[in-house]
Amino acid sequence: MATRTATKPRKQASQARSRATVDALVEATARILVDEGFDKASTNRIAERAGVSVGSLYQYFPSKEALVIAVAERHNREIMQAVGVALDELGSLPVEAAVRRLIGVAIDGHRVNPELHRVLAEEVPRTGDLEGLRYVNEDAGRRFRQFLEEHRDEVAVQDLDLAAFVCATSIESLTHNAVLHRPELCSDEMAMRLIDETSRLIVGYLNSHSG
Amino acid sequence: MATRTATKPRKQASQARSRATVDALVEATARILVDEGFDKASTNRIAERAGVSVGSLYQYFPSKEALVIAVAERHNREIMQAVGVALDELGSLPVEAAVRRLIGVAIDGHRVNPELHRVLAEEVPRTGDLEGLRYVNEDAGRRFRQFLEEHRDEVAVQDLDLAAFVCATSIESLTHNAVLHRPELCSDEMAMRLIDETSRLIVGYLNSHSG
Amino acid sequence: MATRTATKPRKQASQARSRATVDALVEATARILVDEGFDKASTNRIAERAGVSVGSLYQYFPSKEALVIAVAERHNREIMQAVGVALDELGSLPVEAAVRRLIGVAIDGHRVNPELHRVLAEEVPRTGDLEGLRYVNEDAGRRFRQFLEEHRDEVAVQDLDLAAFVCATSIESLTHNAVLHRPELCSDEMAMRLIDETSRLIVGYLNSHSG
Amino acid sequence: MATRTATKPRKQASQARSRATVDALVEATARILVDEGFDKASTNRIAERAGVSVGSLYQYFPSKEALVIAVAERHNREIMQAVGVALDELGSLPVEAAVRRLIGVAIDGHRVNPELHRVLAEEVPRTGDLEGLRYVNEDAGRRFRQFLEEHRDEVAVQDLDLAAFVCATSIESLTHNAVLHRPELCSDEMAMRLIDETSRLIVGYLNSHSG
DNA sequence: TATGAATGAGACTTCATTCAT
DNA sequence: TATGAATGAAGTCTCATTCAT
Repeated sequence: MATRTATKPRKQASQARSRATVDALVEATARILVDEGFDKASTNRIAERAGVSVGSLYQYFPSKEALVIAVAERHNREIMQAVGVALDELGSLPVEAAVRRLIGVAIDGHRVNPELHRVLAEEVPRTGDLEGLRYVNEDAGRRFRQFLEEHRDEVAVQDLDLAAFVCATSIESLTHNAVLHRPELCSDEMAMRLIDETSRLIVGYLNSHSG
Repeated sequence: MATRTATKPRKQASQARSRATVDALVEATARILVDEGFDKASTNRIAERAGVSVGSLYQYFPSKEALVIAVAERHNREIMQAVGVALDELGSLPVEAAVRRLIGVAIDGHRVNPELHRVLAEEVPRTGDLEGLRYVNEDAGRRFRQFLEEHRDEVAVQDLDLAAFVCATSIESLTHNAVLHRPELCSDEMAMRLIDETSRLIVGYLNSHSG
Repeated sequence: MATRTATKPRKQASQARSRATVDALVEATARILVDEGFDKASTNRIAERAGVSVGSLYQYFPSKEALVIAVAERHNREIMQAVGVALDELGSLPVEAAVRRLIGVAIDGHRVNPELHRVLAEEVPRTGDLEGLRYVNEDAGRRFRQFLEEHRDEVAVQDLDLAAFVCATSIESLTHNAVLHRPELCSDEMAMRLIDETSRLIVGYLNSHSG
Repeated sequence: MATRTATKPRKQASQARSRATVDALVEATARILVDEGFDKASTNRIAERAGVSVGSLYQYFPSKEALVIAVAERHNREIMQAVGVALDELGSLPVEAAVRRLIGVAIDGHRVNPELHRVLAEEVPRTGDLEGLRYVNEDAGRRFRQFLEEHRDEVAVQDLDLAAFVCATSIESLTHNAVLHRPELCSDEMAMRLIDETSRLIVGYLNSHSG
């Protein structure tokens, strides 16, 4: 694992005061990322914006990276909160409905905090301790993979792994790009059409004969 | 537009000597990006590796960003060189063949210098003057959009803009992720299957009735 | 004397509880000095290791220096405890025996806690309040000076002050360097030879005619 | 060798300007060590006192430690310059004269820059990269060891290694303590007596029968 | 009295950029 | 024009010490 700076929170912050400080720090980091960009997110600036001293920052986070990771994790949690139920119900739906649901989930997920999502996805360099930062979607991807398995005889594709990769990647990229770079696709009407199109794309694929 | 550092090469470098220096600098930057990552790409290091003084570096590039942009542009040119002809022939092909061709182009493009592509995509922070750094694909996207127009009656989709977005985005993300993060999909055999799947995905979509 | 942080324990620690805390702190400091070095001996770390809060630490010791001084004093006391009797008997011995005894005392003293001795001697910077930190030997030196006085007619030297300085300094440095930097001189056999040599050195000197 | 910060100068400083900067930095470090102590020798302060920017400091020295080492080496060179000839002539002298010469050398060496010597010996913690910092005397010690070998039949001692250790250590500690902590011993007259005493100590020892 | 969260000066170091030669 | 020495703002992080609870 090589010597790399630790990235896990330093204390459990059991007491109320600590908890507040930790929250303020994570919140300040998120805000700065969104308002001023990754470059400006220095530890001093973060502490300042959190209304806390740098010392306190380092009491709870061993490095700047740790803070960004905490922000990403909080963001993921928020997405899951917004979308978890819909994801849980996936299994009980017929294929087409499930696909639509999945697309809806992807869009909703991206809408939780699009600007933060963008910074996390595009500004934060995947370097050092931040190397592992990936979209949350992995979870959704896994679930869809499992869904395919359970519905194997309702779809025409053979290689479920490959199919899951194709579907998950497409859905993710389409919603991601639509939300972040095609604001015109985000009116309610266009969103509906985007869902239609994407769902046609995916369902068509799943039903196509592989040979 | 605020005051931002210039990012265009400072002079035309008409003379052979200058040209050589500029090339050496761009090459050195690319090499360092690939070999050691964006973090280690300091201007001093770049100049050193180019066998040139920092002073000279700033004679030709007004900032570090300008260098990275030059690298990205050179990378794009190289991709276009490798792939341009195939793209030019798009119009003359029937839909399915054109789609396969496009996918092939995308894969070949990513293979020109995958590691540089990765660094450019993941390590370089999209900040300040580097904000605009985007994948080349825009060009390919445009061409495909045009292709659809020309073959409008061979496809079932209605909204060509939307369709082009869906296709281009999907193809790009699938090849990008495959090449960069799924090495197992890059064996010759798997690559072939990836092409098959992607092409089924796209062709199926283009042929599907919108309602 | 300028304003310098106080370095004496803050209270008498009369109560058993306090006493225990103070002891725990001094012990923790000594342990950390030995196990991890002066650099790692931060007050927070010391308090933690003592199972006490930093706040409590500052209740009993006004500064970090005060703690280190307390450790040094405790170390000195321990040395004296181990060696005091031997020192007390000095006066009743004939010169050569007294010298050998003194050398033995020096070696034993250094052996009480050689690693702590080393850290105190080499790692602790003699700065600020720690400026005065010196070897214990001053006491031994004084006693030897007194011994010479009492045995003035058994020795050939004239200037007793000078002679005491020469003897004490030599004995101290020889044992110090042997114990700390010449582990090969510390086997039982070599230790014996070291004592022999040192004693020849000193006795020879004391018996030599000054002119 | 573990990962430790480099401690060797970063550039050769071939050009005159560089040379001047390097000298200024070493000189400033020495001055600060003497005037304000090791604690105050921060890189910023050193740079400031050298009339140079921190950046320049780090252009030539990779760390604070490297600077202190450079100072120590310069100090050693200066001592050697002051004392080298006298040391070279050691071999050609009879034992007693050689010993006196050696003591003289030790005193002169300590007088080159006593205050710097003191700081180097007492304030600088032997930690991390500074661990290896030792008195110059090793060289003198080696030479004396060799001298004993060449004059083996003029001395009564058997174990030359042990004898060299005893002599070198005693001479070093006596002069060191006299010069640094016994100013009263440094008047010309007392210095002479110190030399007499020390020389009686050493010569007596070398001539004493080991059994 | 004990706790431990909070403080903040200050240490070290890097690196894009400038400028005298 | 080329060089490379010099700059210094800014960033990360530590730790002795204080103070509200």
